[in-house]
Amino acid sequence: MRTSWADLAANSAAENSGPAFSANNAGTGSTVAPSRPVYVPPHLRNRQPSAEAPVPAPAPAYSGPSSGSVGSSAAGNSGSRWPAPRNDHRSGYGGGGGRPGGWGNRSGGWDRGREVNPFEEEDNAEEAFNEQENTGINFDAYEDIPVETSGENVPPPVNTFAEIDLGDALNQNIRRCKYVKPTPVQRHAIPISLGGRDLMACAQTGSGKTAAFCFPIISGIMRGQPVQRPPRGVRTVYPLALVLSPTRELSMQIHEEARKFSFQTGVKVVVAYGGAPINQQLRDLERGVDILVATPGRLVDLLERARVSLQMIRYLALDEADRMLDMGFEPQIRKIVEQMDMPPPGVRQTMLFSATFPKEIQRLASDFLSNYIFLAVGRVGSSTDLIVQRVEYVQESDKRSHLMDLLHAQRANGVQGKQALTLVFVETKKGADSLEHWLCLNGFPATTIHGDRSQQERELALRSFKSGNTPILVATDVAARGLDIPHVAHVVNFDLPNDIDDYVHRIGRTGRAGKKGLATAFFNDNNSSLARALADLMQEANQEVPAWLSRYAARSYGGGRNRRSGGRFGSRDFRREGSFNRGSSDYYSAGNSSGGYGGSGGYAGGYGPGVTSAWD
DNA sequence: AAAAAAC
Repeated sequence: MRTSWADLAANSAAENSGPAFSANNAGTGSTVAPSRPVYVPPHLRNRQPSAEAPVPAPAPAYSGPSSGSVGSSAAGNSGSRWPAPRNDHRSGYGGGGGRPGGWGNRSGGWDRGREVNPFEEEDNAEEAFNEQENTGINFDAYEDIPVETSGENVPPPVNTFAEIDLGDALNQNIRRCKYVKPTPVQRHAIPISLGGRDLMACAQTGSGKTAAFCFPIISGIMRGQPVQRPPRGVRTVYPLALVLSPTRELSMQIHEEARKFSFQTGVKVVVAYGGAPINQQLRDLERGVDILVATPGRLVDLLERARVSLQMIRYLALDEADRMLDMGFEPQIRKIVEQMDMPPPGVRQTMLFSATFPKEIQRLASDFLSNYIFLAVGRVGSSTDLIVQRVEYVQESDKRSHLMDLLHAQRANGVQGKQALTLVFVETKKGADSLEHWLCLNGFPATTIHGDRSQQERELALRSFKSGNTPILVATDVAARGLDIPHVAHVVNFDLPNDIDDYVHRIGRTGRAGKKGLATAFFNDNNSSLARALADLMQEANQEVPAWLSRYAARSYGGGRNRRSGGRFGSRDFRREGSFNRGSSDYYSAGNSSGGYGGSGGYAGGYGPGVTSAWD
C-alpha cells in the first residue's frame, strides 16, 4: 500500500539497467551505433551474463508489421510446450530457448534481481483489515454463470490454470495472487487470447478481467520470438503490448496488477498517465518496456515526442472499452490506434473488455478488431445478485439528511463503531467538494476524488479511503469504473447517473470477487429518464423493485438510450442482431441501414432506441 | 450537462 509509483520508481532508479536496452548514451549527439536498442526477449533476460543472451536470430528480426504474428498463432497452437530450459540458438518460437528464470534465478538481464517484489506491499495492507474471509475469490458466487460466445472457431474454455500452460514463472505468480482457479471470464477469454484471436469481452464488474487480458499478454511476450526493435532514435522505446484505460487511477491499478503477474518473468511493465511529472515516466520507459499501461492523453504526448513508438505492438487491450470509445475518448483512441504506427488489426491482437458494451459502441469497436470472438459472461439476468440494490425516493433538498441517516445507521451496526467504507457518487465536481465539506462538518470523515483535484490529492484520497482512514469517499464518475477497492460495503448513488451503464459500473465498486455488497440510490423526478432501465435492471437482478418505481417506469418513455433489450444476457454480439447478418462474413454490412441495423426502425440493435448493453 | 483525458 505504501508504495506509490514514485517510490517504486525511486527504488528502481538506483538500479543499473543492463546493457540490453539502455539505448541512450546520455549525450544526444553521441554515437548511436554501438548501443542500438537491441531487443532482448524476456526469456533471455534473467540469464547468467555469460549466457551470451542477446544475440537474436538474424532473420526474423523485425520484418514489418507482418511479423507481428501473435504469440501462439504459429507454433504456439500446435504444441504449446515451453522451450527446454536450455538456451539453444534456434530462431522463431522456442528459438530463444530457455525458460524464464525460476524464482531463485536473479542474475543476468537488465534487472539483476533487483526487481521490487510487488507482493509484499499487499500483504501488509491486508492485515489492517484482519479479515479472515478476505483472501481469494468466492468462486461459489460464480457457479452456473451463463456464457455466450460467437464468432468463428471459438477455442473451448479451460477449467484450471494448469491446463493453460502459461509458463512456470507466471504460474508461480498466479499462486502468489491466491488465484486457485480461473474465474468464468478467465476460463473463456484466456484460451481465446492464447489462440491468437481478437476478443470483445463483456463480464461483470469485479470478475477478474484484468488478469484475463494480462495473462495471455505476458505469456505471449515470454514465448514470442525475439524481435529486434527498429532503432528510430535512441530515446524511442517500442513496447510490445499497450493497455489503455480511461482514468489515471485505473491505469495505476492495472499497472500494479500487471507487475504482480509479471514478477520475475522478465516482462517489463511501465505506466504512463497525466497529472504526474513526465520525467520519471520517461526514465521508467528508458529502462525498458514490454507492456505499456497508459491513459490516452499522456500516451499521445509520448507519441508526439517520439519517446514511444507503437510499431512493435503485438497486443492491444482496451479496458473499459465502451468508455474508451464513447464520444469523449473516441477521437483520441482512433488517433492512437489508427493514425500512429501501430500494426493494423489482424497483425496485432486486440482485446476489448468491459462490463457494459452498448451496441453502437460494439459497432464502432469492430473497426479495431479482426475476425473477433464476442464473449459475454454473466449471471442470468444481471451482473450482480451479489449486490443488494435499494432505491429510495429522495427530494434534492432531503438528500443530505437522508445520507446522514444512512451513515448513522451504518455506524451503529458497524464493527467496533467503525464506519464501513462507503463510496458516495455525485454528479458534479463542485457537488463532490461541497458534500465532502458538509460531511466533515457533521462529524463524518470524508474525502473526495474528482477531476478538479490534483493528481496528488486524488491519489491521497484513494489511499486514505482504502486504508479506512477516511471511510467515506465522495466521488464523481472518475471513480465509477474499474477501481478495485476491497471492503467497500456500500455504494450510494447520491445523484443517479443519466446512463444505466454508469449505474452498473458504479455499484460494481462493491460486491467484488464474489463478495456481497450494498448499493443505495436516491431517486427523484430528475431521474425519471432512468426509471425504466433501473427498474428492469433491478428486476433482472432479482432485486425488490419498489412499486413507485415501477409506476414511474411505466409512465416514462419506454425507449431512450437507457433501454436494454431483454434476454438472458445483458448484451449480445451486435453481429447477431437483425435478420440477415448471421454469417460471419457480412457483418460489416451492419453499418448499412438497409441491412437491418442502424435504421431508425425498432430493432433491438438499432442505433437510437434499443441500445443494449452487456453487463455482468 | 457533466465527467474524463496532456502540457
